[in-house]
Formats: sequence, structure tokens, C-alpha cells
Amino acid sequence: MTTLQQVAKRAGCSLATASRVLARSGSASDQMVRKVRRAAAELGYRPVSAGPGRAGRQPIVGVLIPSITNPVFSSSLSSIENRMLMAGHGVLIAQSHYDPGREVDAVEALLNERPTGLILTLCNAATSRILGMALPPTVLLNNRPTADYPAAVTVANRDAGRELTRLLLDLGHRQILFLSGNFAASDRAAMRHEGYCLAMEERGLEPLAPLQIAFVGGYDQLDLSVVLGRASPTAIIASNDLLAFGVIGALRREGFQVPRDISVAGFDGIAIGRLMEPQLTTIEMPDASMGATAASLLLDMAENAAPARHLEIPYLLRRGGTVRDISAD
Amino acid sequence: MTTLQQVAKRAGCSLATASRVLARSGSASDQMVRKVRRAAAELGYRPVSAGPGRAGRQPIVGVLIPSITNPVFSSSLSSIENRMLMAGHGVLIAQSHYDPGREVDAVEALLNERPTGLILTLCNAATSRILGMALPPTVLLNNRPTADYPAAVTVANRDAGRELTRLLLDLGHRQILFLSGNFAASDRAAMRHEGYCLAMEERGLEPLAPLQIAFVGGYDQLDLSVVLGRASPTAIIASNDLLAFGVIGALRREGFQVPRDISVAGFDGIAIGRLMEPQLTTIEMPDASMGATAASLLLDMAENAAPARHLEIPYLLRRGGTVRDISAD
DNA sequence: CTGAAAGCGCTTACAG
DNA sequence: CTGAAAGCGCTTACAG
Repeated sequence: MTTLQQVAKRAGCSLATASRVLARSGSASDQMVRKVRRAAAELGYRPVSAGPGRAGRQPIVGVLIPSITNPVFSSSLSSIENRMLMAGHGVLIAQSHYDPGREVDAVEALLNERPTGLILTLCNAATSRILGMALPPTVLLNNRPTADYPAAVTVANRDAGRELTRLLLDLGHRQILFLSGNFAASDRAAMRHEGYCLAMEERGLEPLAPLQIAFVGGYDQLDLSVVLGRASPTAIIASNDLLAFGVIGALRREGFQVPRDISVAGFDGIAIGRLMEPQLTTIEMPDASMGATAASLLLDMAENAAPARHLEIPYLLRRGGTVRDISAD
Repeated sequence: MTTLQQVAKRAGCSLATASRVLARSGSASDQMVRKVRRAAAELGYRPVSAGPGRAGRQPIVGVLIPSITNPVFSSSLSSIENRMLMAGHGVLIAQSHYDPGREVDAVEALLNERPTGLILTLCNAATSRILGMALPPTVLLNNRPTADYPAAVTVANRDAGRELTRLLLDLGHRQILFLSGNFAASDRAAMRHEGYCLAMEERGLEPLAPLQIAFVGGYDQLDLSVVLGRASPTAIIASNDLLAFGVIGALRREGFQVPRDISVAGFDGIAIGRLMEPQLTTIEMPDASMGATAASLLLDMAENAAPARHLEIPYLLRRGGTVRDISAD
């Protein structure tokens, strides 16, 4: 490990001067600046946290998401990373894998790096043990704000669930099944389901019991035979697009065609839904701009002591070919 | 910021004792351990790098990938993160966005955190300015090893390109167009293209000039009208699956059906290719196991001073419905 | 098991 | 503009 001491020696100056040059604090002659910079480059010098205040290092923020491989989250993450890069902050990531237990460990790991701030997408913000911990400035992303953590960037998931369900009702569907990841693993899914219930009740219909499916690395091998044997839905709402794809694949394996036999809709608006044929009907979340917004809010709070705010970003219902009008049938 | 001093005071012991308890070095009475831990928890204490050796903090590794939103990379990243979590290391990420210039900045940002090691997927390992820098133990992922950086985890991209092209040739295709991201942005794409050329030449055919398309956040709005006007390929090989999806969408917009009018194949084997209908023909990269392998290799090098190695992981040609046999036509 | 003290790499007034 | 020195938060022999 190269120390500042070594750099100073090579540059032929004192520790203090070398420090001033590299930290850009205080002034130094052009010649000295050159010598020190050169010595530092040659030795591959990297500062180590230090001194009173410990302001030496590049600040970093920690980001927790359920799963990097879900495009909704990787897209948010990407825009967070971009925004933070501009601000000269590093980004440290952690995944909860939709498991409240691992979530705690993951945040612990982030905290060990003493981040300037945190952006968290929790399994369930209301019950998470994390929010009892001593946290640096924190913004919730996709979780509604809590009393302790009032900074949040969200989408109106309940409204979205209601609007999507209304669309299906308007198309003549009555037997609408809500298929979801575990509610305990995603309070977003729970909110979306509430919206579904509201829409059903509005029309005097009994909501079907929701079906919760654990996320195990993917939904490739989803088996719907039992479900379809019991209920016979004309439409299925999946609590997220990845699950919707899994549902469509599973239906195909069972010999059903979408949307001819069953309509399918999802939530998230991941890019791949627009590339498939027919295009997926979904609630489009502005994931990239949500990420950027969360990052900006966090920076504002951490650097300018701005007050915590709750920002609700509008979503968009995108109707694709996976839902069919059955009112004329 | 809470200091160890404050924790010690609250626990009623000396700085030294508090340090020993929290760093698990040296011994302390059970009672003392409890008191110190409790005080640390109450104050939300987090260690800051320190002391001789600076071994205090959790070690971290830096990972550079072209783009988090490409499932191949997010999948590798996810398995790297999992492997590192088990080893008690944090993971810091950076994106190059397929831009060699941003790549340098991104690695600089990673280095500022003094990572124990680095896992890099470079635009072009042979020409990258990064490999001239003073780096900690480094593993290349998806780039072939260089003289300075002999540790690498790769797939035989040239062979894969050849094998995929042979498949199309065997199906009767002669006019096979290779469509690619910018070669300067991806030496993988260049290798795959070489394989394409080899296969064509093997059969005494002239390879068509490759078409390079810049990646600009996605391939949603790809316009192939000009291309299809000039050449009239019966098959298109895209240098990666994301591009292949873009191609299929663009073809559809131009009124072509896949595979009836044109066959399409890609590289990567991202999950979504198996969910679409027809399934994408592609070269399946074991992205998750490549990530885990790179992580394990890096840990072995950083912790056990293991020698750098080059590991080549087998790929798999997966034939889906997007290619058609035209030999009988 | 515990504490006083030396020491790490660094920064920042304080002199000159 | 530059350096000697004090000080930061921490760890680790060294005593007891």
C-alpha cells in the first residue's frame, strides 16, 4: 500500500504539502503540484480515510433493492448510479432477495461502509426491523414513507391496481384472478392487490382470493395446472411483469392461448414487455426517473440538509395485446 | 458521527477494550462484551478505517460492467454480490455504458474506495487505458486475459460465433448478416464476428460486411429499412440477445415475420428469450456461474495470494423457433 | 481480562 | 508557498 509519506518523499516535499496538493486544499506552486501529482500517479497512490473529520474519501451511498436481475430495479439502480457519478459519489449495492431476514444483513453490510446516505426498497417498510436502526439520511424507493423515514419516492400502487382491474372489468371480465409474489416480501404487491379488491367491490363483485407465489430465482417453471383446475379465470393480473411472463409461459404449457383463452396483465412496464408479441398490458412505472429522483432527493438531504419529502410519480396504464374484450362473447 | 471513544465512555471501559470487543481481537469478559456491544448499538456506532494496517473496515471489491440493465451483466453481478456477501465483502458497482472514456472514470471512482480487488468487463481489454493503471488484484470477466492481467473468466466467443453460423449454414442460409453493437465498445462482439467470418469462409462463402449499431440506452427504435433495402439476408445474427429482440421488433414493424421471412439468432441466453414465442435461438452464456467463478477466483487471489488463472466456461447453443430450415425451399 | 501509551496515515491550523 | 507539529479515530504490543 502506498502512503502519502512515500509520495512526499518521491516528490521531495513534506507530508503536509503533498496532502495539500492532492486534497486541493491550500495552495502550492505549479511546479510542486506537478511533482506531487506525478509521484502519486507513479506510485498508484490512493488516499485512505484519515485525519480529523475523515473528509478525505469519496463519499458513497448505499442502495438496497430486492433483486438486481429484475429489470425494474436494475433500471432504477442504473439511473441512481448515473446521478451519483455526476455528484462524485460511489454507489454500493445490496440485494434482499425478497427476504426480510437477508434484508437486515444486507443493510448492515452497507452501513459498515459508512455511507453518506441510503436508498432502500424494502420488502415491507411498515414492519422492517431496519427502520429501527440508526441510519444516515435515507430515502425509500417504492415504499411508502413511515413516521421515522418520511423521505420516499413512490407510485400510487393502489390506484394503479384499481385502474388496471377496472380496465379488465370494462372489457367484460368478471372472474379476475390476482396472482402475486409473497405479500410479506413486497408491500407493493399488497397495495396493488388492495386496488384490485377496491375495483371489484365497486362493481359489486367478490374479489377472488389472491394467490401468492414465492419468488425462487425466477418464474420459469411456474405450474398453474392446480390453480386453473379450481378457479377458471378469464383474466389474470400478475403483481409484476416478470411474474406475468411466467404466467403466460405456464398458460402456454397448459394449452391456453393469451389473450384468446385468458387475458393477462402485469405491473412495472419493463422494456421487454414492449418487444414481445402481443405486447404486455401493464402499468408502466417510470423506473429510471424514480431512481434519479430518489438520488437527487438523497443528495439534497445529505448535502444541503433539505427536508425529507414524499414524491409520488405518475404511472401510465399501457394497454397491449395480452388482454381481450370479452363483453361481446 | 459516533466515535469509539464515546462507546467506551458509555460502556465504562477504555478505548482499547472497546476496540478489542468490537474487532473481536483479544479477549474480554462476557459482561464487558455485552456492555460494549450494547453501547455501540445504542449509539449506532460504525467503525471508521483506522490504525496501523487499516484492517478495520469490511473489505470491498469493485465491479465494472458495461450496463446494469442488460440481463447478462445484472445476472453476473447478482451472483458476484451473493458470493461476496458470503465472504463478508461489500460490492461497489460502476457502469461504462459501453464507452471507453467513461470506463476510465468509472474505474477511477472504484479505486477511490481502495477495493481489495476488481472484477472488470471492459469494452476492449487489449486497448483499454485502465490496464496501465496501478490496480489491486483484478479478474477480467468476459474479456480475454492480457499480459498484465492474466486472470480472466471467459467463454469461447469466437467458437460460439462459428458454431451459431454453422447452424444457420446447415439450415440452408447463405445470405447471413451479422448485426452488432460497436466493436470498439465490445471485444466480445468482435470475437463473435470473427467466428462468423470463419464459418462463412469454411464453406467458401464471402462474409457480408458487419453492421455496427451504437447502443443508445436500448434498441427499441431500431430502424432496419435501409439495411433490408440493400442486402436481403435470409438470416440475421445479432451480437447479443438484447439487440436480437430489437431486430425482431424492427423486422415486425417492416412487415417481416420471424422466422418465416427472416431467421434471427443472438448471443447471451438471457432468460426472457426462453419466455418469448417463438423462443430465441441463441448462445447461452452461463452468466451466473461466470460471475460466481470470477468472484471466487478474485477472493482466492486477494486472500490466499493464489496465482492468476484463465478459466474458460463452456457455452451452450440453444436452438429456438426463431431460425428456420430453408434448405428445402 | 484490562488500560496506558505508542503508532498508523492523514489533515489542518500555525508559523515562517 | 512550505514545513514542523498537533491532532483525529483507531489498533495493538506491552504491562499488570
